[in-house]
Amino acid sequence: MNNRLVSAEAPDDRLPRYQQVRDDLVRRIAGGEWAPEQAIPTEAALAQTYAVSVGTVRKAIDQLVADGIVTRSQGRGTFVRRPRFDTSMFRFFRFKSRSGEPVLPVGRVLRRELAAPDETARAALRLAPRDKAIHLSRVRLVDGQTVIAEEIWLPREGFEPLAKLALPDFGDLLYPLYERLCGQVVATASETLTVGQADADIAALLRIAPASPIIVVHRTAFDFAGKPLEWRFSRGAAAAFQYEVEIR
Amino acid sequence: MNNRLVSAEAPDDRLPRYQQVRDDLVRRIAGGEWAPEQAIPTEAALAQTYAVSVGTVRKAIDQLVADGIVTRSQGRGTFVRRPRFDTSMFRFFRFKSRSGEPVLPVGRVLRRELAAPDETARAALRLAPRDKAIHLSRVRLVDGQTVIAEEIWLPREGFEPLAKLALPDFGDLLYPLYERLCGQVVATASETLTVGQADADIAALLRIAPASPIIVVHRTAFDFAGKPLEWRFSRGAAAAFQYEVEIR
DNA sequence: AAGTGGTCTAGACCACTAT
DNA sequence: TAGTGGTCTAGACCACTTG
Repeated sequence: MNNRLVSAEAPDDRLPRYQQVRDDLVRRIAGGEWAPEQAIPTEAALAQTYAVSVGTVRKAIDQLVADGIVTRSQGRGTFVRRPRFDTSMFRFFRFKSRSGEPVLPVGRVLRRELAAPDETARAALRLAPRDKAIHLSRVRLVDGQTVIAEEIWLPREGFEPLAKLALPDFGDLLYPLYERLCGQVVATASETLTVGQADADIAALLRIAPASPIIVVHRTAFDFAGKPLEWRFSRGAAAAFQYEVEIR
Repeated sequence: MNNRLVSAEAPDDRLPRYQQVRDDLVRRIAGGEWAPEQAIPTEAALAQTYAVSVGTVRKAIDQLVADGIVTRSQGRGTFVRRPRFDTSMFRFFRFKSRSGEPVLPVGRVLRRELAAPDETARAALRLAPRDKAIHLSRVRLVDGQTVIAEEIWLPREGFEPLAKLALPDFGDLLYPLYERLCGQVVATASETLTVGQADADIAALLRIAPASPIIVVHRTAFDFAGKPLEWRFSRGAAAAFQYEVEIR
């Protein structure tokens, strides 16, 4: 999974040149050589650096664009993309405020602990068998009403600053926080949707009838190099769920 | 929706050449000039036909590949892709036979009528206000047990042969039937997922408890030119539902 | 061996952005 | 005006498939 985002440590001579260039650019972006929103070198400069033609560099960058890693802007340059999927629950849920407009739910961390993750989370984060991890219990609110309940697991390594941060300071969006405080950039994520039934706790939290259907979203978030940074599962009322797909 | 698949009737001179070539190829494929699984002309031949360089043709074909309209095969040629999404419910549901392997459900048409579609179906098929349409009630079975119930609407125009076909002759897969009997090729589709509750009828059909959660999939299927060919909605037990997405 | 798509080059000119 | 990405060309050679 996410193989195309994993850069080869040893650039493979058997691969086409544009693939090697692409892989090296991914490696450099993952290594923080250019921060999100920053411009990478011009196509001409890269062509010289890698000793290939501009056309080959263009093909490499075409792939980075397709992968969502960079964006091009004619006349300005090519920029490392800052992914923003703290709003991505909107893919699945349609939340409206009382006044009717779509709205970004407020985030609130209720609890934080250092604990041993269950096997699913441990495997997703590729942790050693008895490693502990940071666990956050978080809710998302619209008009003060809980619409999503989330359980979030983070490896200790790389996320130490979060272990001390005051809970109210977590704010509404976590991924910008990861980047600002921990230097960890979420580049891609993989999600699995299933339908479950609300137990008593979740039903009370979401103010729905016990046993009514809920959507459960499991997400693993990765950095540019394909390393798992976060595992979470989110639960919301199925009544608010709607999802559209294009098939071809 | 599906704008990128709709070919301009008048090729726009302001567009890049590779876009014009792409649009014309879509138009010709939609017009049936090359059937699914057939090869389109070679890149060199197309370059001559359109009086552009091979590189420009390649860029046009790159887009058709990205759109899922053709596939390339090195050394063999470029072929019109035959979309196969009668299996696409597997995107959403995981059905296993009694023996445990994943299995393609059997299809059975229970009922057929010529009737006025409801407003949703009418709008999806872009029919005139009082047009009638072909309505099929269909179930999908695994080991003799109904796992999905489907209501399908088709425009009369283009699907006349289906109005007379004996119900058992519909077979398991409808889209190959549309192509064989009616010359209609489904190229893309757009689906919307929601969660509902089983009413008494559906609960009995699916053998689940009344009011238990069901997944409702609304689908509009389009031909290569972006014309809607079919509108359907499918209902299955939410317990069998699972869906994975990659985000970037 | 002939023909196909896949890679790569070295340039030209255009469209857009910044200054 | 200078510099960026966007389009386009005309070729070369490679890798793969088919007869």
